[in-house]
Amino acid sequence: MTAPANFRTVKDAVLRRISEGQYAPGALLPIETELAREFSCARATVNRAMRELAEDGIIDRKRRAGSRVNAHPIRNARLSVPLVRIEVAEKGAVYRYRMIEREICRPYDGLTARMALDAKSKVLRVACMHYADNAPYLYEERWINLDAIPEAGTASFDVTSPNEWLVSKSPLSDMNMSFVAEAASERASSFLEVEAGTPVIAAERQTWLAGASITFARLIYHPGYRVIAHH
Amino acid sequence: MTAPANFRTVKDAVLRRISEGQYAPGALLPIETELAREFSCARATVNRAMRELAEDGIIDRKRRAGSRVNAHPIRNARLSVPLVRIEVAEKGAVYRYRMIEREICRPYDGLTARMALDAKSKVLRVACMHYADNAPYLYEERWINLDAIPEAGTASFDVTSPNEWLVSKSPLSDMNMSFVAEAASERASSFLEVEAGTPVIAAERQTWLAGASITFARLIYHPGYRVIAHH
DNA sequence: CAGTGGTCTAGACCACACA
DNA sequence: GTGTGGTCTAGACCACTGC
Repeated sequence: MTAPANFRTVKDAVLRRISEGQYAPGALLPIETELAREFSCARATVNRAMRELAEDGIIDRKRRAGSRVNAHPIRNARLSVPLVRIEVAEKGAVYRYRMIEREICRPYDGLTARMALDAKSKVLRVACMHYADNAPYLYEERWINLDAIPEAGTASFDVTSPNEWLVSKSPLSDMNMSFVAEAASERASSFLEVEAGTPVIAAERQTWLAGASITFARLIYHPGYRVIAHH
Repeated sequence: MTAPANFRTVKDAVLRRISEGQYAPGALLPIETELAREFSCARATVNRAMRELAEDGIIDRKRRAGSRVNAHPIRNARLSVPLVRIEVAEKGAVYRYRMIEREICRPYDGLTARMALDAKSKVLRVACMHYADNAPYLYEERWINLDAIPEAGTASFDVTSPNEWLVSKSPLSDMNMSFVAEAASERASSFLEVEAGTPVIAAERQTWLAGASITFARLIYHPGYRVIAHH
């Protein structure tokens, strides 16, 4: 403890005390100035340590009320969501992309509600495949809101996947994402080269920009694909 | 811009410039002191803004080399992993837990490698069910390393689920987690009250404390369960 | 009202990576 | 060497909230 106390020292020390039971779940932690005195450092240093603990879901902080050890540790795992091309490359495989279908059409029934579209809106539907070492990796079906991104209507998506095109167009956007298990449809299974009905993971991703829904995608992964979360 | 510039102002401004293309993917951003001058704030303020952008995966920072807009935006989504009891309660349903089976045994073949156990180690195997409003929610099969947590050998797990018991025992631990789609086994499907072979999501969670493997769990969710990530 | 965390400042020194 | 980010400090003021 005689070593110079940086924010990581403080964070680790508090973590250790929590894991050893010295600070029990639900317990009130010392206030920042007290910890600063104990560790002989500035309050800002303690503040950063505690802020990170709060971000990690370990403690809960409230003004006036102080910091408490989270009684129900909601673990915040991280899910990294790279471009499929990068994801495949990171596995050391050769990536290949193939456009299957592209059409401008009206949104189907459920889509208008999901993407908050008019029934009169036009959307671009793109179906495509991603391969890793020539093995089917992912079948993608995507709808793009042409009211929000009219330029998409003229992009061919022959060479560049809609996802890559979209991130280059608007690199930042809100996203929500969910995963569900389902039986592979006739269509998806034929592209993934598996038997229809095989259990697969379907990822649904919806992207928003400034409150407007940009795109909705269903990604059907090849059986055996793992979604991996860290932390 | 005459408003007092706090770190959020700076962060949002840089975000806006990235999304508007003023700072293109791969481009070098101004150095901290320059941004501090532009926004009339301290460098520490800029630093916090930029640090958060880096944590969010938006930019990439290197000493001496400066900060660059990430060319391949790896979106970091967050996955909140609460206790099943809390997860069910948050959905407004009544939670119920039922212990099914509990035995002390030797690790099966794959488990020794996965948990880095001796073949002579003893593990506690617990099978249990979680219900939401009396509907099957999750079938759990778990192995606990008794060399690491010998007290688990005397816990009954009749009332408290192994997960809750473990987090109260050691609230902090490293975890890794993955999700895969599979056909429900005869056993899992009978507890989940679905037809065998139904596609389900299986979550595999492994927990480590100080380098030692504490527990490994396979959580088989009821069909239709969604893993939801935010960001 | 008073105590807690939230943030900003101005300055300083250090670590690292590239020239 | 030199320029960049990484961090710490001591002090200050503010915002929220429970008493």
